[in-house]
Amino acid sequence: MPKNPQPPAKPLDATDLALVRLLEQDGRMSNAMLAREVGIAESTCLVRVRSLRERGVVRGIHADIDPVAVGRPVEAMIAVRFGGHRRSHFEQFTEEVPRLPGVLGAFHVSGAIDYFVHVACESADALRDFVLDHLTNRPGVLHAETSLIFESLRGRGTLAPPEDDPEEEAADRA
Amino acid sequence: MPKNPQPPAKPLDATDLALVRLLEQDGRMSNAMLAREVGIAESTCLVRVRSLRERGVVRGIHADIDPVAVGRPVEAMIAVRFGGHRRSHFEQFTEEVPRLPGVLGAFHVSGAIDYFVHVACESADALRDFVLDHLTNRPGVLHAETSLIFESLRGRGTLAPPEDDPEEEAADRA
DNA sequence: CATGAAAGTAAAACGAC
DNA sequence: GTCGTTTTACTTTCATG
Repeated sequence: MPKNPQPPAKPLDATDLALVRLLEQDGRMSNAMLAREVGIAESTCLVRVRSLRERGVVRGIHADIDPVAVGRPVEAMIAVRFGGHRRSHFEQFTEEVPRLPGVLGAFHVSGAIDYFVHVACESADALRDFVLDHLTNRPGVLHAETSLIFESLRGRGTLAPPEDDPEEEAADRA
Repeated sequence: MPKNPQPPAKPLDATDLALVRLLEQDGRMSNAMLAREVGIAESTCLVRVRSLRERGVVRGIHADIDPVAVGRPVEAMIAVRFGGHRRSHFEQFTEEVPRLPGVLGAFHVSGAIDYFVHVACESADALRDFVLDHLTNRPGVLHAETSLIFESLRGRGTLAPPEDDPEEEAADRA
């Protein structure tokens, strides 16, 4: 599994961006269809997609699961505030929080709040236990404020507009 | 594209849960390997996975893209507060926010905050413009508080523990 | 780096149970 | 619902430009 946070950070060309956009929209699209869509040979497409994964541009491909369907109908966003702000506390939390049960995402942020934790639980009780056991009851944590999620929406991702390549813009002006 | 929010909400059996867990971990795992892993025929596996998608248990399969690599290095979580709380404002926002450029997710929540918006922007300037153009300058919005994201972590998803099926527990005790 | 062709695999449909 | 088989399609490697 590539953990590269893109060390050289090579800029992607238009083809790479097109592949990224397609995979972001449908991560199970076949290599053959990807190749057809972006207009390159299948073998070339395979190499490019593999490179995108190795470079860490594509960090992974995951099914988006409805939490309700798998018995975790209670979703919440929990704002966590630390006291003291010792580096070790953040580091430990950063390491452990993704592995806590039901955690969908966690965000280390600037400002009054230190962490947002997005979680899906089996019940309101389970949510309370999660907060008490894993957040409030943790060295360094001052406060955890839980917001129940009424509705969770997926955005269109990092590449909403099809592409901003010069040719297309030229065509638009014509 | 199936939009079913699981109308009958049939409970998933252990095989379905295993498939969900595997696809959540690796959405590109081949049908053949899925079948092998969960111990069913490939043709059966195909039917079950298709059913999971049709029932909306699997809402989609998407590549997880590093925003930095595609030119959106500034990530933020924006807490949005509405005034008046007119239903129409929420409905319009709910409809439009997933389509705004760079939006990765949005969460309608209970409490002092009404919405959390997770966004990836090209720059700090672009983030400011996003907030001003699409959030602050929107009918009904009272306030938007932006937290820069230092680090974004993916959780293990809805099904962290492998499975809690009786056989496995029995095996563990042996 | 990109390609086409060849060899190996996998997906999808089907009939049977 | 599940399965084994067959047909169709795809992935992947490799030699070449």
